[in-house]
Amino acid sequence: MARFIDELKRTHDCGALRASDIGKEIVLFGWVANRRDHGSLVFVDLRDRGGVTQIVFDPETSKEAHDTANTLRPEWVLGIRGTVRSRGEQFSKKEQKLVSAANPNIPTGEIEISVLEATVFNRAETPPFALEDDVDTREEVRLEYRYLDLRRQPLQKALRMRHNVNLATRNYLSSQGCMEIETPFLVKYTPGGARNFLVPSRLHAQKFYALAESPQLFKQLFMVAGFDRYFQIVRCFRDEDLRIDRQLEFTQIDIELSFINQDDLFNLVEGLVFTIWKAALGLDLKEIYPSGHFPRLKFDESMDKYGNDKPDLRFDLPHVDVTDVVIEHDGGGVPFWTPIAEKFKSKAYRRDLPPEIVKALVVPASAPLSRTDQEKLEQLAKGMGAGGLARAKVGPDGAWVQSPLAKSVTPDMARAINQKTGAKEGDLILFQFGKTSLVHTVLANLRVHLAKKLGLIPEVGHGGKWNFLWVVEPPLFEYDDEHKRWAAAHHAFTRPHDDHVNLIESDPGKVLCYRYDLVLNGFEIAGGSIRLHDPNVQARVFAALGIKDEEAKEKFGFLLSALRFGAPPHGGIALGMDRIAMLLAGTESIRDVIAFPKTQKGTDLMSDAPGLVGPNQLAELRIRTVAEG
RNA sequence: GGGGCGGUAGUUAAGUUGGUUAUAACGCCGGCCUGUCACGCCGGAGGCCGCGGGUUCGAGUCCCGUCCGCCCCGCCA
Repeated sequence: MARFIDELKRTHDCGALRASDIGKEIVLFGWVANRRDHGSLVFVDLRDRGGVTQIVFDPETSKEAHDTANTLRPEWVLGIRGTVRSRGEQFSKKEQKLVSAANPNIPTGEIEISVLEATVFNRAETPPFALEDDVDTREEVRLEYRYLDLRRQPLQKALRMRHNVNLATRNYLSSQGCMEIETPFLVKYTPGGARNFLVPSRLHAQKFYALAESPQLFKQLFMVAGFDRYFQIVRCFRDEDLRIDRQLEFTQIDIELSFINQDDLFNLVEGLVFTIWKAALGLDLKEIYPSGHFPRLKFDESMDKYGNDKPDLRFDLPHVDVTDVVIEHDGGGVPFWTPIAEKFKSKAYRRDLPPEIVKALVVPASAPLSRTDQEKLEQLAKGMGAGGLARAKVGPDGAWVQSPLAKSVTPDMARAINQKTGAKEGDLILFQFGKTSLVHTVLANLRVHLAKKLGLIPEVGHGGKWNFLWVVEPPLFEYDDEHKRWAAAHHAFTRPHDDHVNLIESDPGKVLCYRYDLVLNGFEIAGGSIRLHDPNVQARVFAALGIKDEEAKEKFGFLLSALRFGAPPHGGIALGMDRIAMLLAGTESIRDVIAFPKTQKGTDLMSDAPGLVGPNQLAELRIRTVAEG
């Protein structure tokens, strides 16, 4: 029978002990975070998931324990029995006087453990990087030794917070009458939407499952089945390129409700978000949103002012559409804008579908940009596909200066643009013109970049500002320029506004729908819709999309069938757990809140996934692979 | 698919117009030290300069290719 673990049980974790525990005999287990050897006195910082406690080995207390202490190295696993005592005042050789030996930087800093007995459970190799809170090591190395990286406090905290979010979510949604039901990961592949991971079927040669990119269809079937209110904390899989906030597999809080409208759903989600923030940070969002509701912004206005549907409204810096001004002035003497003005005058131009626009972004004189800064901005714009970044400074009399545009622009147009954008003397106006989508992408990213650079974003995470926003009422259809037809902006099962249904055939671009995104500080953290449960309207939407009956059957067969058997009005939403955790943790990467994340190329540096498989396995699956080339 | 940045001891970085034995800090190893907490002091070891090819008397440095990591566009509704 072993002395430690069998006889001596752990009494506390390494973050638990305080001055009120002085005098107690305790047992701690943990890892050696640091050792300071003073020859006879040896100090060790013992760490476990609870925190760090200083333990002291004194040969006069226990010769045996002290001998053990002399052999200790970082990350060895240790068990100790000892007495809690005050650090008190000690004579400092450095300062040549009595000073307090307490360490105010750690919660256990007022006490230390005088070690009576110690055992080494396990030795450890020297870790490839120091396991400190503020790690200074390349992420590549940390990911290869993720199990060591995870031993660090920031990751321990982040994952514990995820646990708290999960727990609070289950409790809250359960209290709201929702039921967690699981849906299959192995599903039938359907084209469209995100690229799926394929899983070969051994039992059915040449056939494949797809990994579910979301439980969308199944949760709607739960509504048809009468489960009424559903939720699931569920992993989703998408074989798309990764980003700082996107992984191949990620976790959603998936919700679907029957007999509700958009407001009902918003109420539920707002309640959930408030609950999550309380559980994770102890923060009451009522301090920021006393009504209990988040503000709403119409999709069109969001695109117009911020160039995307996930604006960060912690700062202003809006885009201004000056297309009309340019048209009015026939290009205003600026040579490269003239063709745009010409296009707008042509008969082919349709106002609901502007192929090209001119937009401006004003950098206030109070935040001047150096020439180098401006050139960097232009490089950034070019990196996003822009031809360049036209810019002009407003001079004392309103004329444009310090710009190639200054020579050619008509004074009238310069004045008109100044007025429309509100640009004043000393302000810098940045322009993008061309394809709408490109102008929006470039200016939306520049807007965020500038806000960061100019320090316009308040600190988040420590009582800082949490800026929530519902983006609502987007169009149901989007015109597909490439294929010259209308396509579903989201998916074909979103319910249009009732008074827009009659526009489906005549003016599809004007049909708005009950789709919504929840945005936090410029990140989309949730998205969903009220579903289309009326088979007649459904048929008209398919017709407008040019989807034929057979195609609809092939793609959505079982859902369409189900909707004919008494589907209740229903709608739902999915919240991105990882992004929420990332924002709560105040980190900049989703990888910081996932235990074992993939690299940007989708590999796992620790396990070396994905890997090759042998010929026998492939043969069993009737799969032949082909070398690249 | 495209654009940008990076890869030099275990870690983080420096390395000049190509030129002696590739530096430093931390870490590691050995020694000393009873109040440290980024302990301190003395000594030591440690290199496929991502990989391959080329130019050159000579390459960490220049050229070509390639691999890996990061950020962005496309993609992800």
